[in-house]
Amino acid sequence: MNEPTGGSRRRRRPKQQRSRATVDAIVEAARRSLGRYGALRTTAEQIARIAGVSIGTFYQYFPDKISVYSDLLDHLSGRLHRQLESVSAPATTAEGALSAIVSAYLGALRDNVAAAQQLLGQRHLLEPPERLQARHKQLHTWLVGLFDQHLPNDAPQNDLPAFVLLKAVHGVAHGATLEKPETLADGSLEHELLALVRGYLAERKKQ
Amino acid sequence: MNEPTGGSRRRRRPKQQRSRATVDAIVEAARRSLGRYGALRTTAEQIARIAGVSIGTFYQYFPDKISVYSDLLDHLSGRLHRQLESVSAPATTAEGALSAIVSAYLGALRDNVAAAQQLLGQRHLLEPPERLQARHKQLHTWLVGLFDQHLPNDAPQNDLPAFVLLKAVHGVAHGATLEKPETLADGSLEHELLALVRGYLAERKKQ
Amino acid sequence: MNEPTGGSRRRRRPKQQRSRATVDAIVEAARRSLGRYGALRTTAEQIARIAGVSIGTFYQYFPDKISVYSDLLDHLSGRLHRQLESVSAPATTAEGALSAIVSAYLGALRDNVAAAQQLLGQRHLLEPPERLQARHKQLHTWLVGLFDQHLPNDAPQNDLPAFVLLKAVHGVAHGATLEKPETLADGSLEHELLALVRGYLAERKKQ
Amino acid sequence: MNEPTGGSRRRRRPKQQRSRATVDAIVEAARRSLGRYGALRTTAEQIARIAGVSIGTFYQYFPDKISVYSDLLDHLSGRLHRQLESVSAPATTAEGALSAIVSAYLGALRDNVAAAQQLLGQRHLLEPPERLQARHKQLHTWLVGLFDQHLPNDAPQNDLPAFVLLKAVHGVAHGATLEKPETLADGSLEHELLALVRGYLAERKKQ
DNA sequence: TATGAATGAGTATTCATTCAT
DNA sequence: GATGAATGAATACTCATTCAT
Repeated sequence: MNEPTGGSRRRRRPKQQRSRATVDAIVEAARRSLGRYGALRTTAEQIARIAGVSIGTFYQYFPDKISVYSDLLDHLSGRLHRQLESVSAPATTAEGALSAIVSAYLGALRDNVAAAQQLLGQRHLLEPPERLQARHKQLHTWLVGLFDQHLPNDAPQNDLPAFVLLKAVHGVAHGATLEKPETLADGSLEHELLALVRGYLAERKKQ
Repeated sequence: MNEPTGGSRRRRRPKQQRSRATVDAIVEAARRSLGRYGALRTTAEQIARIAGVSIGTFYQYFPDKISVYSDLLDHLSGRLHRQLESVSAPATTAEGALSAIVSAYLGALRDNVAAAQQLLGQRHLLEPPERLQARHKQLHTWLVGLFDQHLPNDAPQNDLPAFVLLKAVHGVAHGATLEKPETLADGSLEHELLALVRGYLAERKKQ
Repeated sequence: MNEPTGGSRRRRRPKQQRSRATVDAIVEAARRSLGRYGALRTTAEQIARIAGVSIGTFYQYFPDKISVYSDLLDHLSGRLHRQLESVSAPATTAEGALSAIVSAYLGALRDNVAAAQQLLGQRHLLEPPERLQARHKQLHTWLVGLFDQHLPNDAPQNDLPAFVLLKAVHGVAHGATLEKPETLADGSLEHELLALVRGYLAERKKQ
Repeated sequence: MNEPTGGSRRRRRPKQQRSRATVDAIVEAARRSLGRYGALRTTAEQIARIAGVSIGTFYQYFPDKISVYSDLLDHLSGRLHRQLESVSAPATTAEGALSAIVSAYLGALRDNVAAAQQLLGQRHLLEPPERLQARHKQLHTWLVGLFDQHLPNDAPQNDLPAFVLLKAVHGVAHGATLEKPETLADGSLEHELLALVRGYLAERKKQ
């Protein structure tokens, strides 16, 4: 769950159970602080305090504040990715595949949007998060393939459609988490998103 | 264009022509700096330097750094809103109305998304931007009305659909501005967005 | 009333009625601001605003902020001095002379203690206010003379007694202005002060 | 000696021996700087430098510059109060009691008047120093009691006389510390002050 | 190892003063 | 002359990071 990443420069490699727990606590504290107070108000002290450790311990495990963000970003995207992976496998129809992926996406999102948005806002500071990039690309490629396979285009130009679909789902999911979280829980959002996806697919087939 | 807003707490009311221009320059500089360097890297000095004024002048017109962000947010949303207003008027078909609004939205967005995203990331610091909220609500209401009028529902429950459509367009537009800005210029994005909107509308009509 | 002083470095010499009024207004504004807000909160802008002039005008008449304080100090001490002068002349008994001077002193003090204290607090910044020094010395000398004349000492050492009397009256008067201003008005303070002075004098005569 | 006070808003509660010493050093440095350079010339940096700590350490223990003044004021008045308390106990004659208290007062004052005056000048900024007020009131009450007991008045109105005596001693002591510090050391000031007090007492007895 | 005291570069902010209009 | 916009050195204050205990 917290394997050392390329993006983060962890100072020491935790081997004992104790240390692993500390690292997790710090990353989790960063997530909460970012979500609650925003990036400008999130200080290293703040994170350490929420995590229940001293500032000294904080720097025993992370070389600097940014690297906690890197870890967090990786942590969040990893969670999402694992959910999506379980879908990628066998998909008879495009609708079925998209339906499954929308469902998985919403499931993975739940309580992490606030922190995720803050992280996105810090992208000026975060080193190019390779692994995250890779995952996005993977998902995108998968979507393009799906479109290529199911849309009757001669010269398929499905790069942009896949992008649009991704961002649309993204945007709706983020917005809902912030402004209509109840629709995430009662399934109504998922219902609408499927309509959005189905409609777009149908529209693309016409062309 | 820069009339004093509810959200901003201007320190001095500019009386001469000169100072009006100064205030505009500072807000514009804040927009650029936020877009280029991000919120954490944007200092008051930085903004003042880009605006070509001294730090003293900066604080002559703004009580603190945050208040420039308030002004900027209001400025940007005002610009967008004006574009959208010109559409709201006569709309024969739902498709026509939506097409016009998508087009207007993309037009207004062009070079402000970067700054806008940074601002959204600071929402913890910005006072509840009433005017912005009001504008969002207005647009949402307009969309609900459009759906109520054109969809054959007996008991119309179009609050969520309107929300979904708004956020989907929002998400796609933001994503594209950041990652595929060329599609904003060559019209291909608009084409896809219209397909998305049309498809969703068709799908909703079936229910 | 506002003749140019040694201590203050006035920038231009006011000749018209208009300018004289402006200078007075600024000095008076300084007095009020010092009394109300204290030295740390009294800015040049503040003084100018209270005086009802622009900051530009302020610096048209005074080379810097300190020089207003100099003028004010001189103004206040001048008022006190003029009161005392009218007494210095013929004094049959020591009691009579002291009684008159106490009375004059209290009369001059009334509403200026607050500002005066602030000024005293700025003595690190004010250049040695020669004229003020001179006045103090004059008063002190006069007191010493009074003691020499009326006390039956062979080798009169009345420097310290004069000092003590001066400071005692000073301290009581200041304290009363701040904490018991009503006793200044109803004469009860003067009554007590006279007792203090008389008692000290009697005590000194014994030695 | 430096227990947390009502007036001060300490930022961090010192836990180790080290930090306790640091706080003391900062308060002591503030005392020196106020006395030497005055309030306007005393900066946070200045205080930190004199204390031999970094500016960061300063703000680790005090939320802002003013709060050091609060602590200092409390510190000084506490010192004075402790001196006076040791006297209050057994007093055969009024003269004896007053003599003892004058002596104690002068002893406590020695090197703190300069700083104390600066602090008094800042009373606009300092929160109402309750504890200081309480101490003044206590001393005043004690004096009134002393007068009530020793003066042959039928309807004793000793509030003002006590006030006068307090302020007179105060004024003389302050003035001497600033202008004739040698008289504090050689005992001549104490001698004169006792004459002042004795004389006033005698004068009051006549009425 | 954990702690928290200490550091100081970096930012925010003020305010005396100048100068174009 | 009067005005107030502009200036920038000086000061207040923050927070990532180090290090003694």
